[in-house]
Amino acid sequence: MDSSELKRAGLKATLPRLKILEFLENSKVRHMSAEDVYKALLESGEEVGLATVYRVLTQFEAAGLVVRHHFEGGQSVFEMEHGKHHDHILCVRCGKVDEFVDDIIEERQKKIAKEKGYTMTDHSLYIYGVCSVCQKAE
Amino acid sequence: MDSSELKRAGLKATLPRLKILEFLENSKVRHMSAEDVYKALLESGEEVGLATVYRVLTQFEAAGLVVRHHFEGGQSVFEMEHGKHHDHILCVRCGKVDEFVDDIIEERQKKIAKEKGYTMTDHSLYIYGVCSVCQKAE
DNA sequence: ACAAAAATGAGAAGAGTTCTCATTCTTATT
DNA sequence: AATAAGAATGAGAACTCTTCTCATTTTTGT
Ligand SMILES: [Mn+2]
Ligand SMILES: [Mn+2]
Ligand SMILES: [Zn+2]
Ligand SMILES: [Zn+2]
Repeated sequence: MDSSELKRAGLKATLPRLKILEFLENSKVRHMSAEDVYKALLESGEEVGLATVYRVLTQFEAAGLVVRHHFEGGQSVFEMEHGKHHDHILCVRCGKVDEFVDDIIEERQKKIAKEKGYTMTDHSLYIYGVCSVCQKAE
Repeated sequence: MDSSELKRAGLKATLPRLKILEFLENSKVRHMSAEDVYKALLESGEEVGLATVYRVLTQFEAAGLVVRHHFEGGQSVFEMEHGKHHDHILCVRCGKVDEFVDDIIEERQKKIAKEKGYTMTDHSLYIYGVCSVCQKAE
């Protein structure tokens, strides 16, 4: 277990935090709700309270280790931060999530904010649709 | 009270629906949560149950009379549909909401969806920032 | 006016998330 | 390695937003 990442983030290297961080790093699924993380840990025999999962994910977010998204449908979804900002396109049938970056959109957003007199702090863009697999399945 | 709009939407012209529709049409605030609508009606002496407000707004949405948005911060927000699609820029300090349309962004989104193999059904774009008033207020 | 069908509203219930606080763990210090 | 002080944990309560249930009321076609 590598606690340096937590230390660097100013967080004590507790067992729950290490388990959650390790899980997020090794999971092949990139976008997960708190509940997803909680259940996955349970299934792999790791006991971490749900409240702790929520708390730790929020701390990770504050520390810049993970990013939180608000996909349609209630739950917050988290993913490991990996430097490059990106937006998301989601399948409304199967829940698949793809990522993209579009510099033209990014630029336009800044322009719009400026035009409207805002200092932009953040933005969120989600495209919803039916993925190629689900289109065929129909 | 003009019940024709409801009839056209395939909804019976009930008193609660008329009151809610009239309120939405005459309100100077364009973006309101169910709770906002409920409270405003109460204050103007109109008795409509909160469950009914939620139900009716959802029906209005299905009928295309209103559009629902998911601004950051939990509650759904509704606004009267007025034909032109638009996106939103919000002040994180005072909650001000501005609207904008950007054809380049709209086009780019379609392009991205196509590239990723998706049939786009919808999209949501929110820009967050500090409005000019709040910037001065520091 | 009447009956049948639909809508309402009060409160219960549900989903997701945060809070409380007694217990346990971490870390710095002996 | 033992200790002490502070921080973190976790079980369950609580909270917020929203939907559901169902007895009662309203609407609408005849
Ligand atoms: Mn992502
Ligand atoms: Mn709007
Ligand atoms: Zn799909
Ligand atoms: Zn402002």
